[in-house]
Amino acid sequence: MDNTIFSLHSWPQAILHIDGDAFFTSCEEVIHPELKGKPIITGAERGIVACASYAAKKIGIKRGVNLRDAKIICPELVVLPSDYETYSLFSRRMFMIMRRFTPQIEEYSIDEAFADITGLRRPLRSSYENIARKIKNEIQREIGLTVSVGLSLTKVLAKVGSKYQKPDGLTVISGRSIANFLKDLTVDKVWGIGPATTAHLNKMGISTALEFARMPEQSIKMSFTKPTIEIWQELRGQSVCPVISEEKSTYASISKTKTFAPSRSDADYLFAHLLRNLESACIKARRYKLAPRRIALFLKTNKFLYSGCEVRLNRPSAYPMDLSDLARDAFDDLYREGTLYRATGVVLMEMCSDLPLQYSLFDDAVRVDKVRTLYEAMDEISQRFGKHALHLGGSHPIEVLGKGKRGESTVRESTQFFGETKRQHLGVPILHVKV
DNA sequence: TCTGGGGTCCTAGGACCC
DNA sequence: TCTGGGGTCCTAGGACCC
Repeated sequence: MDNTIFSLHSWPQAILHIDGDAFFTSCEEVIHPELKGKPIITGAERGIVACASYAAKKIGIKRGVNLRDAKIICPELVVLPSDYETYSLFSRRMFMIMRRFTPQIEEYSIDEAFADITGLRRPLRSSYENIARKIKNEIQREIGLTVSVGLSLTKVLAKVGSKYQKPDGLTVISGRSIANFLKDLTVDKVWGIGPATTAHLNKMGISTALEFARMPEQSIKMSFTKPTIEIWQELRGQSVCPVISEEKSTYASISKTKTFAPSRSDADYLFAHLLRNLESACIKARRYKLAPRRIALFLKTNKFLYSGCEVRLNRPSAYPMDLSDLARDAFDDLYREGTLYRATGVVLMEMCSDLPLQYSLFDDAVRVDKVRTLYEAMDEISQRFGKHALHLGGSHPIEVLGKGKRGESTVRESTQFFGETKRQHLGVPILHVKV
């Protein structure tokens, strides 16, 4: 195999990718040892398989499969709801173990992380491969989870490595062996290359990662944009995507969408749903002490078409009370009578820290403070009694509908429940507070 | 994958200005 | 009025990830 295009310096960089094996179900197996080795899945709450244990995978149950189909394939399948809070604890312990070796850890998702261990051979008196093995073993010994590890010169190659042998694998891709690992790998399996880029490459006659990596720089730069160019470089052993160890404490955007079945066309229900999403998104924003400068609202039809709009706020706010009028206007613009919708959604954008409160010239400072105080109290109540324990009246119909039977009458009931006309009730926060 | 939910980054192109 | 050049900012939307 001709390796001349690839880096020949043995280890200019040493990057690890560590990937939990069937993470959710493996956590469940640690907690419930009696389940170990059985076909189990999580995802009960969504009706599709979120994670399948290796025993389940072996008999053909994969991520995304409908629960009913899964049960047909395997009647004795153990179906569990996904318990993110518990998995996060495992996740944190896994990352803590990694941090004992280096602070250069990038938490990429709940079950994946990168580590830059460049230069640690001498201080740890160990080869890179042995450092990788040690981390892997300590994770298994201390928390009972197996992980698959890739060690290579770049993040993209480390990812190739961790996927190469799963579960419980450790794959080293040195500069000299890059070509060997890429020659049988189709481009669509490379991290960052999706369907669009794959189609583009195939049209150019490129189907393996090795063929891609060997394309001349000129044609890469002519045909592709930055993300693909970077992947090309990384596949050649040139590290251009650094491991970013700063902890993520903020969000660029926060979104909430919820699909309902069957699709519906009644405005009351839809608007209530939209408000509910707005409240959920705001709850999360407040938890991070963030407020959006812009928000987007959209409706999604049963044909998967979106209609949406964006609004810039004159003052950042994560309080639904400040935003509900705006949501009403947006909804009235977007909604088409007779159209069937399958989801509503809200995106909070341009998040900024909510601490230094800035009043615009036209705000009533006293009112702004009262809204804030009110929501602080509400957030406290929610902590004790659950999310949405208190909510805008406008989002109430959905609550009743969610618990009761489907049907128009339920909506009307809830409207009457508040003793107001529909219009009032939808447009104005029901929670009347003297401000 | 006949389609769940939550994110990020990048770019083309329009609006506007000198 | 057939018309130059260049810069910045913003937005929509594509592409991809777990």
